[in-house]
Amino acid sequence: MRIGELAARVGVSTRALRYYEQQGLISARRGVNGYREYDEADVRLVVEIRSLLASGFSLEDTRPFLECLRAGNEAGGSCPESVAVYRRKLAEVDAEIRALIRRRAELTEQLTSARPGCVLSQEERNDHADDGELRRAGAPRRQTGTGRFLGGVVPALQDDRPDPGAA
Amino acid sequence: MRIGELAARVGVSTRALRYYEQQGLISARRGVNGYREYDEADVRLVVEIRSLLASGFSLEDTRPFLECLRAGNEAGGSCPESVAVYRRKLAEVDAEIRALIRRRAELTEQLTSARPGCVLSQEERNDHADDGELRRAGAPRRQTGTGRFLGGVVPALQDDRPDPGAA
DNA sequence: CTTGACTTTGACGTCGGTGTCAAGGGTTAG
DNA sequence: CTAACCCTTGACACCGACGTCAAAGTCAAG
Repeated sequence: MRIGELAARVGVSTRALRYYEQQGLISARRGVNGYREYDEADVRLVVEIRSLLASGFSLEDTRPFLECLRAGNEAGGSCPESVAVYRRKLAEVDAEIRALIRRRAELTEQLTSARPGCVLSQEERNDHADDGELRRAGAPRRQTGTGRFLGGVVPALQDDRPDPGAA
Repeated sequence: MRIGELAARVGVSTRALRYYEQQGLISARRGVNGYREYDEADVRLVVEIRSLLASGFSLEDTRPFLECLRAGNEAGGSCPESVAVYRRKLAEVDAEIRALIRRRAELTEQLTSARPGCVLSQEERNDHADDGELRRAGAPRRQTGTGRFLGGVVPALQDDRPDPGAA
């Protein structure tokens, strides 16, 4: 199929497809007229790209997933390089969440000091006490395993196990 | 004082100061030689800008705070327009947090399906069950007021009270 | 007078993932 | 043949908050 059909099938612009190729993420054979020619494997690759982008990954992040698919794997995330990207992204998301929670606390603090009276709505009033709620969320004691959510400093990649299968 | 001194005092580049002026956020008298002249009130304004930027506000968001200061208020956030910005930002931050928590859940899900074995670290393993932990965080019953954190759909600006003092 | 530090305006670059336009060539139905 | 699409490459626009460079003016010290 040509670029227009691929774009229509995946739901992406032709501009995006050419950009992906320019970034070295996908490639295309060329017909005698110079037109790009794609097959079903390319559909799979582009679907993978869009799926990962929708999950917040950058285009660069998708690279190991695509290589993983090209290597014959059914899932792009089943290779150790992909898992490493998953882990890094997870740590990034955790860091963002913590930063936002701190910002939220700042905001409510500013808001209450700006408004001496009781003006905050129920949701706004919740300042979750320095994300302490998150750490002890749903568990009377810490260290129950599933109740920690975000660790104090989010090690996430620095646990005792030697991380089997990293690049 | 001139632009270099103001920049040094607040800890900002002269480029930034000219940009703020270009955006209509601050203004400066001009000396006979065309140089910008600032006073202490300008220092206060720029400090306010930097403070708000550091809190995640956009430059445009700082406008009502600066007007509030120029109107003679001690705090830039004490005017109703500023409070409205606070509230909007708070709602945005809440939305971002919820989006990130959803993304986090997606990530751990992908990670576990990619890795059939037990590879997740303690922090990674926590999927906080569709942010249910957040809703009931720290409270045995809901409706206790301080325990809700993020509402289901974050109304935040649509409570029963008629919001006294909005623009 | 010269040097050097400061100032002015103006304009381009950054980053990511495209949208959009331009100018041209290919292909197909009528 | 022509209209109407499809395709090609190339290049500018965008967003936000500036960084950086250029060319030129100002001013104080030596």
